Amino acid sequence: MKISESKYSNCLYFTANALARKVERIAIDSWKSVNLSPSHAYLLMLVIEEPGLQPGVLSDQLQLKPSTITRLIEKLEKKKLLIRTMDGRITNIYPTPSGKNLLPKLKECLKQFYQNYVEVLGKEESVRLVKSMHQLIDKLEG
Amino acid sequence: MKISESKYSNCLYFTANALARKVERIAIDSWKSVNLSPSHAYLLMLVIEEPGLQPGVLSDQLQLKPSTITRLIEKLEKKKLLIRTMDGRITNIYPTPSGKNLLPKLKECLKQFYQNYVEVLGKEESVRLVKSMHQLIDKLEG
DNA sequence: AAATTTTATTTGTATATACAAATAAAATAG
DNA sequence: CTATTTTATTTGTATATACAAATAAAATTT
Repeated sequence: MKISESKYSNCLYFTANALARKVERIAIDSWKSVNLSPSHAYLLMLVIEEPGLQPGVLSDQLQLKPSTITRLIEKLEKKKLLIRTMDGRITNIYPTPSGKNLLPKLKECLKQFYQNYVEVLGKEESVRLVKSMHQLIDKLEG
Repeated sequence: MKISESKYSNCLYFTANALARKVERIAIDSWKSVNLSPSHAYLLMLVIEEPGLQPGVLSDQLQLKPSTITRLIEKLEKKKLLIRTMDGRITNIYPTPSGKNLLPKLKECLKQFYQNYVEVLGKEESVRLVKSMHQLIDKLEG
């Protein structure tokens, strides 16, 4: 069934969630080859590009709650892709060598993911849509 | 931090999820007065409006997996807002009287939720945005 | 009519996420 | 310099969702 045929399709809650789930499925596929969920992959990329990042910063960057960041880090630590150093109340996150080595593959996955939807939407339409979603987010911010 | 300042803000995965979470938070607030999560509320409204609906139809209507629908129904059954009758492999869902009685309140919550964002976006902009998200979903459908 | 396939639903398990409380360090106020 | 408040992070617990397997009924094939 097409989403537009469903009864509450005119509702933003409904539509935003349906879109997120659909995009998530595509993203999960795109990162399957490195055995990471999209959020884990994004977190790892951020840490590789800026080693030492603190959970609080990651929380801002990924727009996820601190507790969620902790959980993501725990998993990546178990996979030996990054390590935590704790000094006082500050935690710093660093990629391990094997984490760092993953970077090219991660970028490849990201590229693939982009292609997935840019192919269907066209580049300009994609950019436009993402931007108008940002505007919506920022407006709802209040 | 505004989403547009974050590093992967140009990414659809990231943006679609951030939007969904933000909208979800607003929706949760809107339905707090009836003590239901948004998905539970939508499911209940559908069943009140069309008593006897089957899980499979609900799954289509709400764009959620059958197993998720079962879980939502279980919870609403515990709250005595609906009941299941099972006949062969077919299950029918009916609202209980107290479920039915909730309808006006549910509609009030829905209205409140709409107002929340229509206020900020304007009516036309809201409709336009939801529509363009649909188009995106349908295009990604392939 | 028996065997097979398809369909509808549920169950067991796993995931990502968040909230609230706990911890502990740092900053500030008295 | 002690007491209080603020800040950064983690932990315990709860939620919504999905996947894969299980179940069982119905439909189809042979």
